[in-house]
Amino acid sequence: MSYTYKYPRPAVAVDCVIFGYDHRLEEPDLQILLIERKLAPFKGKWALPGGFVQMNETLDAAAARELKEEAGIEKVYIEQLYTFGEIDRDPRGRVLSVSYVALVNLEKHRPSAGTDAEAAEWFSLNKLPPLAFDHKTIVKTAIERLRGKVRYQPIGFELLPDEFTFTELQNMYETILQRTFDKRNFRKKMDSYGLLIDTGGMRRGKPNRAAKLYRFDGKRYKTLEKRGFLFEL
Amino acid sequence: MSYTYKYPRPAVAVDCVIFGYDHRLEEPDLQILLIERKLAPFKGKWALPGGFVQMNETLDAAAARELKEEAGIEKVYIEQLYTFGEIDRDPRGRVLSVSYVALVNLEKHRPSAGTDAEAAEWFSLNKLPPLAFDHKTIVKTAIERLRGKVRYQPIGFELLPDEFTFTELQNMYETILQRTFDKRNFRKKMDSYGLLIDTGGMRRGKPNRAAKLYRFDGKRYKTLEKRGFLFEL
DNA sequence: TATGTTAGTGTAAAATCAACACAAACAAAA
DNA sequence: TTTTGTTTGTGTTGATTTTACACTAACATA
Repeated sequence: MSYTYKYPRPAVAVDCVIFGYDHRLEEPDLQILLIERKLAPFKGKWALPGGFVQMNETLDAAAARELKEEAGIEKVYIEQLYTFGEIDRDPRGRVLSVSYVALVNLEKHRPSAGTDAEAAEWFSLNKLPPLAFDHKTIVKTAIERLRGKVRYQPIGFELLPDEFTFTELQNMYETILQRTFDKRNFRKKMDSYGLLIDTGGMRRGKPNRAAKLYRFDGKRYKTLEKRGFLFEL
Repeated sequence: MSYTYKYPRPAVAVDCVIFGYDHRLEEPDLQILLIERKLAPFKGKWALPGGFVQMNETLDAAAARELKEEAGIEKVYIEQLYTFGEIDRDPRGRVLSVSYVALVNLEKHRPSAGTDAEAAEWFSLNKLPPLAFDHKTIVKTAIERLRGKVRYQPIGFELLPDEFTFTELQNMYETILQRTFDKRNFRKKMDSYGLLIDTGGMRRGKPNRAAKLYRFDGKRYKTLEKRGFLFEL
């Protein structure tokens, strides 16, 4: 196979905005996993986990690999966000960034750890440090996407454990969307979709009434979706 | 500046799904501009207009350039769609495709023409020929995006001329969404947003009652949008 | 056994949506 | 000038959906 294109090429990186959520917190908030850069440029600054795309891996695979290598996270929800291509976004040269969004529950997937020599840390969305490159823009875009999408696709469940209470579910949405819902109306609407399975289990341990545990019925959602069903919050 | 990354790099192309719409047709439909390939691979097949990203242009600029060079179209609505990165999507080697969607009205922007040696042609969405590369996938993704987005963002107006009638507006939405609307309810809802300006002009010429001409109030939409207003069809 | 806290539940008023028909206006033809 | 054919433009009513709102049940701990 003769390489047809000998022009200079931009390098291509993938960068991941990993949203973490902990339903166990008193006042839960969205968090983002960042990595402290040990090398120039932006040495000492925080950046999104990411790296260059290899020739023998798809973009999705590259994102999954970076997620694992840099954040120690596997098998979570991940989707492509946007490709950033400003000419001078990387001082080392022309580098495109294909960005991804991942959603992880902080109970299931351990609170960071951070692999290799890199220091990884979770930051509250409203307490982000200054970021390297154009990563602030990427994060902003990611939040907008999350806020938009969570309302008409049931991706929010990815932020919760497999079994969760109604209150935990509602808190998650309130946290993301920055608004409150009426408890009864919220339950009524969720119930009406028939996408929650009562597991029979109860969330005990706190000195108050125990709460029923539910599970999201992903299979049922997929069949409904094909029939034109619209999830909407 | 020393180039830090010497690894082999994927090539990066931009490809444009250009949706065309002609409100003057009896039975309007969505169309897509395709270009017949004169060279291998996929010689003789139809493909999306596109080309490689240059080192000194942003992705958006590359898309705009291809739109102009290959389709003779300028100054239209365009937005990034998705980046396709399957390893073998191009038989010549590793090529990523950053895809874009453009919306053009076929009265304002002449019906193709086609520049250079390339043959450009508009195809009805439901009569597409076999496409080169993974362009069928790209087109499918583009349609889904258009159908999804048109319902909660007023981008449909980009497919119409500056001044249009209520019926033309309704037909456009019916064409895209593949459904009908009740005339009175449609007008009521549109009216309620206050985004249409009565230009005072009338669409005459046909042997029936003349129709009022309206203009979309983009400025007003932007201010409303900032206040949290949601367009929704 | 008492206390503090969260879980779980129904109803009524308001707002929105969906269905539906006819007169007014125009160009062309008679 | 009148008639004809076709599209524009407009309100109301019933059905559905959304919103607002308060109290008892259940649990762990003291």
